Amino acid sequence: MTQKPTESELDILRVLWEKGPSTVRVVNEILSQEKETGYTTTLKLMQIMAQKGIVTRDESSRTHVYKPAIEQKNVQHTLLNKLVDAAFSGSASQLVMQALGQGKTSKAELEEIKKLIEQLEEEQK
Amino acid sequence: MTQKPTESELDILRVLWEKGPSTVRVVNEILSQEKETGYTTTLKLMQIMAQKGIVTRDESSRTHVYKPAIEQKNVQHTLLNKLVDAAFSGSASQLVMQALGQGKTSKAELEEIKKLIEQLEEEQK
DNA sequence: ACTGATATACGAAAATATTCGTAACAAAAT
DNA sequence: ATTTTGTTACGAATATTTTCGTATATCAGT
Repeated sequence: MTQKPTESELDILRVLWEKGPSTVRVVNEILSQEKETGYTTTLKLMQIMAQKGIVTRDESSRTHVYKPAIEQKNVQHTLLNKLVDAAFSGSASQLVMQALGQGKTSKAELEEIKKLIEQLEEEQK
Repeated sequence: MTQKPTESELDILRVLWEKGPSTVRVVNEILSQEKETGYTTTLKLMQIMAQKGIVTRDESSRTHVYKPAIEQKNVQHTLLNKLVDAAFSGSASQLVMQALGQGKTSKAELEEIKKLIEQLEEEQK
């Protein structure tokens, strides 16, 4: 079972997923660009996450290096289901249509999604 | 601007959206089926929501009747964008593919989505 | 060896969200 | 009339999440 990270924890995970194993300093510098956040705040959060098992850390050098201990796919899966239930009354297709309707999806992406749908329809036969 | 309801607030909104204007008692009875929740807890939450302007209430009779003051579509929109940014690094198509990949979408729904995509592709020409 | 820069550890404050007990009151039942 | 039931109001206790100050340690440069 994948437990649900808090909002701040998710911010940190996002950086770790994208940049790979990183120090507190690096994570904090990236997050600082989006929102005001003190160094020790980020540090504390990452320590808590390590304790919870959401991340692991390499303590061999003085500056510890953190990496995610849960997969992005799993967290996406968990949060997606939660959102579908919480805001879309359980209807994934409603969510999908909302997401597509925002016009932020490129033609290439639309094509890709269409292919996926056709593939799914094949399987369901 | 649509502010973000908390998790418990969303539970209540979901009931109000589905059932229409309702009393605290009715909302609490429905929520009780999903999770343990005391009457005064639900009451207090709904009072807070009224104060925040998330719901309005009709106080003409002794038992107040609450109704949503924000639209489901708006909240869906807000939360969806937040999730896309927070967990999918901004890629809506990634989220869509995840959602579809869970196999919980019926053939009819898939067809409907495909139609939407084709329509969007037309517009983008 | 000393100094300055940079780390971690950690407790505790602050902010936010949730739960619940109790009082006060109105309506309905006896 | 009295009692029981159902309702709102509201303060306060809990729980959870986030922020930050301060102590301490380590390393690099001088």
